[in-house]
Amino acid sequence: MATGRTHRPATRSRGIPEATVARLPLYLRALTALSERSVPTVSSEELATAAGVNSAKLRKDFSYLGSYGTRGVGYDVEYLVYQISRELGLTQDWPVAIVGIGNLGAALANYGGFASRGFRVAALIDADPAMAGTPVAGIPVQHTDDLDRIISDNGVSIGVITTPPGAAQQVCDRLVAAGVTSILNFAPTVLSVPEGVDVRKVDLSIELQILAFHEQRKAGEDASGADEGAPPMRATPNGRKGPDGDMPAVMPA
Amino acid sequence: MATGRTHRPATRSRGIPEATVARLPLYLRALTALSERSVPTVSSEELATAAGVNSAKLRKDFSYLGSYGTRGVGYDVEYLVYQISRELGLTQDWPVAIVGIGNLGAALANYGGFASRGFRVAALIDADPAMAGTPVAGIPVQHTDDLDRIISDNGVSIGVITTPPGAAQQVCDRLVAAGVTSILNFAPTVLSVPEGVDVRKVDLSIELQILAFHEQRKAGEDASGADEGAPPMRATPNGRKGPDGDMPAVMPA
DNA sequence: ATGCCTTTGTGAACGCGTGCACAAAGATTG
DNA sequence: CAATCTTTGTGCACGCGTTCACAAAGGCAT
Ligand SMILES: NC(=O)c1ccc[n+]([C@@H]2O[C@H](COP(=O)([O-])OP(=O)(O)OC[C@H]3O[C@@H](n4cnc5c(N)ncnc54)[C@H](O)[C@@H]3O)[C@@H](O)[C@H]2O)c1
Ligand SMILES: NC(=O)c1ccc[n+]([C@@H]2O[C@H](COP(=O)([O-])OP(=O)(O)OC[C@H]3O[C@@H](n4cnc5c(N)ncnc54)[C@H](O)[C@@H]3O)[C@@H](O)[C@H]2O)c1
Repeated sequence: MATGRTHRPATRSRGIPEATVARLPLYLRALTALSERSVPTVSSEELATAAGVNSAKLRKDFSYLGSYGTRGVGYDVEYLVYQISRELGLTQDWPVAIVGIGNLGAALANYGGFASRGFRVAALIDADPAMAGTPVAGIPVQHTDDLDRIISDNGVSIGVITTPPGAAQQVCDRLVAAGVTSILNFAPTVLSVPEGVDVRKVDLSIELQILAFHEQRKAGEDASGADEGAPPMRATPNGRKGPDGDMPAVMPA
Repeated sequence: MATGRTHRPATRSRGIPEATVARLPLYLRALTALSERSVPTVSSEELATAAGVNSAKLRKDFSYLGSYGTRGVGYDVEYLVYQISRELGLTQDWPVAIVGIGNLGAALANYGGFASRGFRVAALIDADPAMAGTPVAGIPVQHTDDLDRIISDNGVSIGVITTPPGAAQQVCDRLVAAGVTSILNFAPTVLSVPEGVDVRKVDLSIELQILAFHEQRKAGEDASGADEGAPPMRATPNGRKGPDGDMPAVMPA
C-alpha cells in the first residue's frame, strides 16, 4: 500500500473501522459501474468479486453502515451508492488545493478523475514566480505568497503537496496554519502535524521497494547466490571490529 | 494507505512480516539522510522519530533482520543502510517499464527519484502510434505491439501501468505473459493476476475519499445538519416500497 | 398459506500487528 | 576491574481485522 495515516491508534470513527473506510471507495466504484449498466441489485458475492475482496468482509463492512441488504436478494445498487457516498462525505463539494505545480502537480491538475467525485481543484499554488498566472489545466497558477488568502477564500480543507521533499514540511505548516485539516502528501517526507490534522501519503518509491523485496524473494528461491558487490566491513562504533568475529557480514537470516 | 497487495493471507515471507517490509524503505530513507550527514551511529529512538514510527516497533522490525545494533550505543548507520538495501533487493538493478505515457506516465518517467534506488526506467510503452519514437525524459516511446519483445529484451520484471482504466487489465495480462511478475497499478481497476504475481496499487481517488470521510466527521461533530439533496427513495427489488415502512431513508446508522 | 431456496447479518475463533515494560548486554567512567 | 549508565532485543498482553460458518430473514413458487 502506498499510504497510512499519521500514527494514531486507528480511532474507530463513529464505529466504522478504519479498514472498512478504506474499502468503501472500492465498493463505491464497483457499484457505480453497475449503476451505469442499470443493474438494479447485486449480491455480496458478486460485488465482492468486482471489488476484489472477500464477501464476508464486504457484508461485515456494510453492516457497520446499517442493514441495507435484502436477504435472499442482495443489495439495491442505487440505494447503496447513495448511502456510501453520504457516508464518505461525497454528497458535498470538496475544494482541493495543489501546492507544487511541477511534473506531478501538473499531471494531477490535468487529471479528470478528480472532479468525478465531488473533488474540485480550486487552486494551484507554486513558489516559482515565473509560473504565476500561467494556466495549467485551465487554472491559473498562483504564488505561494498568497497561500493563506487562497486557502481561506476558497474554503479549502484538503491540500495536496507535490513540492520537492525539502519544502514539504514548510508548505504543510503553512497549509495547516491557513485552515487545511487534511493533507495528501506525495513528497517523500515525514510530515509532522498538530492533533486533528489527517495526513495520508503516497510514496511511489516505497511501493517499488516493496515490490523489489518480493521480486528478489521470488527469484532467489532457487538461485541463492548472485551476491554482487562485497558488503562493507561492519564498523563497530569505537572503530574496532566486533570482538568475537562478530556475525558474518552476509547471513541469510 | 494507498495500496495493498492482492489479497493473500499476508504471507510472512521468510519470517519478515509484511508490515515490517513496508516500513523498511522508510527506515532506509532516514538512514540515508543520516549517512549523507556522516552520522556514524543512531539510536532506535532517534531513528524512529525521523521515520515517524514507534521506537519499539522499529527495534522489533530490525530484530527480524538480525541483531545489528549495539546495546548502549545504537545502530551503525552505514552497516544498517547496507543490510536493509540488501534485504529489499536494492543492491541489484531493477529495469522498470512504464505502460501508458500520458499525463501521469510522463510525470513518472521524468521523475528523478526513480533511479536513485536501483530502479531504472528501461522502457516507455504506449498504444498511440503518434507517440512512437517521440522521446519522453530522454527515452523514446515504443509501441504496444512490441511490448512482449521490449519486456524480454530488457529483462523487465517490474511493470508500471498508467493507462486508462479500461485498458489496464489487458495491459496487465500482456505484461504478465511477457514475464513481468510485479506490477504497480495507477489505474483505478481491480487487476486479476495469476498466482506468483504481485500487484500493488496507488489510487489517488481512494486517498481523497478517505480524507473526505474524516474531514466530514471532523466538521459534522457540532453542526450535525447540513444534509443537502434529498436521498432517493429506497427501491425494494420488486419495485414496491418496503412492507412495514422500511427503515428511514436517512438514518444516522 | 406453506415450504423451499437464496442470501444476509453476525457470533466466535484466530492470527497479525502494536506497544509496554524490562532484563540482558555492552560501553564507559572512575 | 568494578560500578554505572545507556540502549537493545523481546516476552507478553491487548486490540483490530479477517474469515468461517450458520441461524434468521425474506422472496418466490406452488
Ligand atoms: N514526478 C513523479 O512521478 C513523482 C513520483 C513520486 C514522488 N514524487 C515527489 O513529488 C514531488 C514533486 O515531484 P515533481 O517531479 O513534480 O517535481 P518538480 O520539481 O517537477 O516540481 C516541484 C514543483 O514544486 C515547486 N516548489 C518548490 N518549492 C516550493 C514551495 N516552497 N512552495 C510551493 N511550490 C514549491 C517548484 O517550483 C516546482 O514547480 C517531489 O517531492 C517528488 O519526490 C514525484
Ligand atoms: N493523472 C493523474 O494525476 C492520475 C491520478 C490518479 C489516477 N490516474 C490514473 O492513471 C491513468 C493514466 O492517467 P493519465 O492522466 O496519465 O491519462 P492519459 O489519458 O493522459 O494517459 C493515458 C495514456 O495511455 C495510453 N494508452 C491507452 N490505451 C493503452 C494501451 N492499451 N496500451 C498502452 N497505452 C495505452 C494513451 O495513449 C495515453 O497516452 C488513468 O487510469 C487514471 O485514472 C491518473
